[in-house]
Amino acid sequence: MAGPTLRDVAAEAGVSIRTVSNVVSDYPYVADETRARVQAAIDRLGYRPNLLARSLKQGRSHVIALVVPELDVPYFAELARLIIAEGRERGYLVMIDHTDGDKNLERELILQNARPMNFDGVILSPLALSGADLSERPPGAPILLLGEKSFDSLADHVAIDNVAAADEATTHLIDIGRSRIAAIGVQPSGYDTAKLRLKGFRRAHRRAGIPVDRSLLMTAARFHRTDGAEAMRRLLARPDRPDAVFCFNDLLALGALRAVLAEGLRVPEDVAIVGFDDIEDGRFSTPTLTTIAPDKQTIARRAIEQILTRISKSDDDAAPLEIRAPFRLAIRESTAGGGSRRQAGTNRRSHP
Amino acid sequence: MAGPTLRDVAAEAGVSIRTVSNVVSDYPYVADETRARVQAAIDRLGYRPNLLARSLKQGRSHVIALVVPELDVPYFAELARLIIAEGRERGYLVMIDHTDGDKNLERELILQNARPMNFDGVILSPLALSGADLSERPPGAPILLLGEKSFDSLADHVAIDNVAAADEATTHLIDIGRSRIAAIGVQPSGYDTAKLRLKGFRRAHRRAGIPVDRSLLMTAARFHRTDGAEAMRRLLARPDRPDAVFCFNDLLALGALRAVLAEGLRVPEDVAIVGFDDIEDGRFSTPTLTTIAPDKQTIARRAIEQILTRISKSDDDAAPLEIRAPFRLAIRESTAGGGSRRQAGTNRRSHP
DNA sequence: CTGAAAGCGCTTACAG
DNA sequence: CTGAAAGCGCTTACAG
Repeated sequence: MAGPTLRDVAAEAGVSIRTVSNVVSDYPYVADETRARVQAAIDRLGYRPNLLARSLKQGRSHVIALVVPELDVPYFAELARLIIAEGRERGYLVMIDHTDGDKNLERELILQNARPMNFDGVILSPLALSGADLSERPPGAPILLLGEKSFDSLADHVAIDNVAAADEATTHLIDIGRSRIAAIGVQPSGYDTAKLRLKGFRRAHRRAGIPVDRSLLMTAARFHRTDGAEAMRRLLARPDRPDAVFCFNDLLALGALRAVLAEGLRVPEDVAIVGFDDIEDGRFSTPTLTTIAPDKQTIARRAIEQILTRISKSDDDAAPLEIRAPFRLAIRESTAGGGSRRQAGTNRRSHP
Repeated sequence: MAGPTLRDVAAEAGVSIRTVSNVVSDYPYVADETRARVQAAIDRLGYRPNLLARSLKQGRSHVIALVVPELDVPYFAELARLIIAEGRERGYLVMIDHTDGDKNLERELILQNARPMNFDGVILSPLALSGADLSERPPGAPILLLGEKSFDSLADHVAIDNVAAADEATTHLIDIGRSRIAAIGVQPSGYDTAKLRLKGFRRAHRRAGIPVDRSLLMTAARFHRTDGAEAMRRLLARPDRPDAVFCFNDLLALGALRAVLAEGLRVPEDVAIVGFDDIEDGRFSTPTLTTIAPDKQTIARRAIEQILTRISKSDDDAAPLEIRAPFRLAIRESTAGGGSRRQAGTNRRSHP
């Protein structure tokens, strides 16, 4: 069960454990002859270092935790993959946990994960974490938040400009001539991301001089396809149905798309649809989905970089960083009236 | 940075660290008065145990590693979520890594993850691991394989009966009157899962007395939507195009679906499509996707149960277990000719 | 019911 | 360039 230890290798090679440790950790000042003898002993015994012991001694686990609402929501799965890859490049492993959209569990995980040395840091995509929850958190591993939140200056933070993105998405719908635009994904409370996207939606209307019809603002219990389909069905049941809809994420949009087509209507001719997240599904739906594409690669890289900086400097005092990642509007068939059905071409417009 | 230790709490409460440890780990024989005093000290100091130290001492990390080819492939994301949940119920955390479809990386991760005490166990969804690779693996944490593999009796194994499932999917296509059935996802070598699904495909044809047209067996570089779309386009370009296609996973099927619709053809009228995996996307595509639905919940539960058994018994000698999980055919619009477009109803047939 | 002590397997000043 | 030793923070026989 338990493999050979440093002590065993030292005995085998006839040196002290210090010397074996030096060889294992590539300490430069080891005589070639000694190194060779130790290496031979390591190979003979099949020694591999016990990382737990190393971590305990170093006070660092080389593990960061990633907590997301739902791992099987494509946006989070894609992000998780990128974060794992970025972590690996820097010698870090990623432990993943999910809250299932449960606010209490989120709070619990955050408090619990703060155990010193269990994780060196925590990257959290918060669902409804409040500033109060966060300040209650005992000191421990640094935490970094992804996406929006309603409080400032309590933790490092990486996100795109949600207001600007929602504005751009809505403006695009206005630009192609739509004027009765619905929004799906409005939240009654909490969920700062939804609030900001609604804000951008309103701002675009205001700039264009188009009033927002409040009855077209649809709430969604969650951000899944089924919620989008349900909201869309309610919209389509109205006599004055909308000619476009901005969905606060791609899953809602794909559900809405399904509902429109099931009703025998056409997208984008009857109803144009824009989503948010640029998940892969939207590039292969029929029609393909116009969406806001956050630069996930940058989000993942900056998140890992920043939390590792925080970990290595252990400068808990340094002011929390607000990091903005870029995004762009990916225009596809669900809003591109003129385009041929044959090609799933994507028109892109860069954004800082 | 470093929080209070057992020693600090002991000093604060005026007891030995043994007693504090007893309180923390809910050792029953502690005097109520003592327990209260210790608990008060714990609360006052904000003590939380260092899990690394506990793990080192106990020789168990309470962490299992999950290695999948790609975390953002919906099937793996869904499975990962279930495995995390099952692990959590049993006090285990899950570290996730992915190989990006790189066989060398897969081999590396498997060898590397074998470090004693880093993980208590490894659950691997192998891409192309050979029996030789596995036996080369140094002794360490037990390993459990998900999905198919070409070798026997080297590790515990959880999977559905792929031959039977592919047979059932193909038979369904034959039952609805199709006779020129293509297969997408055939692999030139390795990838045992694809081999078994092809075997089931052939078996269904044989039973029905329908010859398999070898030119309809399409390979796929990977199992993504784009590969399915590409294969389908090649099939549609032929004068004798197929009237049905069995895709070896849902992503291939969704890509194929997109290609058929883009060509102006109808599904299922012109081409019926069956997928494999029952990912959520297929329940919301238009038309919805008929597919083989493996019981992922059972796969996750049995995998966790078995690897924890292996870990706790440390009976490396016990013969590897072959565990079969159930599946069923979920019949949806992509093969249900008569159904109304309005309802995404799912017809289910249970299977052991 | 509780204390004093050993030890999990490593790293790292401190000497030499 | 290498050795002897302390200690990371815990758990757990061994005593009492």
